Amino acid sequence: MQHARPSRPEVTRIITLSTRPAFHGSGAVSFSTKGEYGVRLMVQLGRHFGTGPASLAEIAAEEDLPRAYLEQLAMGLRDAGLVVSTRGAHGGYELGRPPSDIRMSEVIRALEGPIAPMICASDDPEHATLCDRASNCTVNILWVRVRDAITGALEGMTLADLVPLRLPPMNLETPTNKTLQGAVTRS
Amino acid sequence: MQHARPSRPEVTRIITLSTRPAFHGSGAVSFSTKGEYGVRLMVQLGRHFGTGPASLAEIAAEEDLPRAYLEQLAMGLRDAGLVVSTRGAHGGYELGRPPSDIRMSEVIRALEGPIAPMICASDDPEHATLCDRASNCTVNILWVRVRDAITGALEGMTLADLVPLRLPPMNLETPTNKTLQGAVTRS
DNA sequence: CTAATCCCGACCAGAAAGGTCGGATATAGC
DNA sequence: GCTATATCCGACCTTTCTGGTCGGGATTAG
Repeated sequence: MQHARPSRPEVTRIITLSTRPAFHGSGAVSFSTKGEYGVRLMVQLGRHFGTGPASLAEIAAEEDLPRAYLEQLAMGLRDAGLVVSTRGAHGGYELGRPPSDIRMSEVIRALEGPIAPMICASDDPEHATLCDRASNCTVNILWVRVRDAITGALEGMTLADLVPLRLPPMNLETPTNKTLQGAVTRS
Repeated sequence: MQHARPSRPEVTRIITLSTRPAFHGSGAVSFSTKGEYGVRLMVQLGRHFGTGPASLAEIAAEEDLPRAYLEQLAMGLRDAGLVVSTRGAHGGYELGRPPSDIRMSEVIRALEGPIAPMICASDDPEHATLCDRASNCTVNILWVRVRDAITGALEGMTLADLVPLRLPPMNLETPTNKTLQGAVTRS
């Protein structure tokens, strides 16, 4: 995906940004870059919270992401009411609410759409279509359980849980990580 | 895409699968048809458990799925040791272990690969690549939590939970379907 | 021998992912 | 008013993956 700029100056293309992996979660149940970049965008906005709008150019530089692509994501987030935009010079985006009021489930839904591991198990009733096999389908409960597990995990975290910058450690492993319990098994 | 199955015998299917939807979970974190079809395949094998090998042609007919495609899935399941194949006439596939011994996490992994909502949060250590941003990445814990929620849900179900055929109901509209949430959230 | 069946690599069309581009519009500061 | 900085937004593009199909080979029961 190393965007061949139209010019394409012959062979001089070395490795360049080789290593942006093609698909970011390559196995089952993966998020797309929309989800990844969008969350990182939101985290940056969280760090800037209270200091007026931050421009996408700024954030793109901080996170090393393509600015033009962030625009798409930002618009989705804006339409969902999660961020507020200010146009013109010194404009940019800022969070619509404090980070602790923004559930990660909202963020993901704004970026990627309803959480639906299978079409018969969408959390958006508008969007869920009953499968024709409903009458003899015993499999559905599996997808519903997976969906509920995912939404539970996303619902249980807010942007505030992700915003803290990892400091140059005076003390590592401070328990300031509020509510996080068990579950994580940091690998 | 909606593979005009050469012989779709019945016209009696009114609305139904007019269009096999292009992607089966269209929002965030969706499984592919590999996961869907593969699980249905396994369920059928579970129903045939103990009665010798069942051919793919048979199962393809029962589940109305393309036989040639099922072959691919079956080979993955075989390589993972979940099913055993018998070649030649009257051959087919059968489960390698009783349904209650087969965790759905194994099935999904065999079909779709490691569970990795994001590349830095794969459950296959072989496959997880630390992101370059690791040092200042606070986002990782989100993906890890989601991953653990998913694996937890899949680990908690076995094939035996899906095999039972839904009987012709004595009581209609039992609250079985929609009301089984709760369940998860165990964080 | 034959029919059924798994095995398996090659191939393919279409859709989605992951962006880029260029212009329109809005605003702050000179 | 002019300019630099921004968002807004539709059009477009390339690569990758999905969701299969096809055809032949190897195996085995009858």
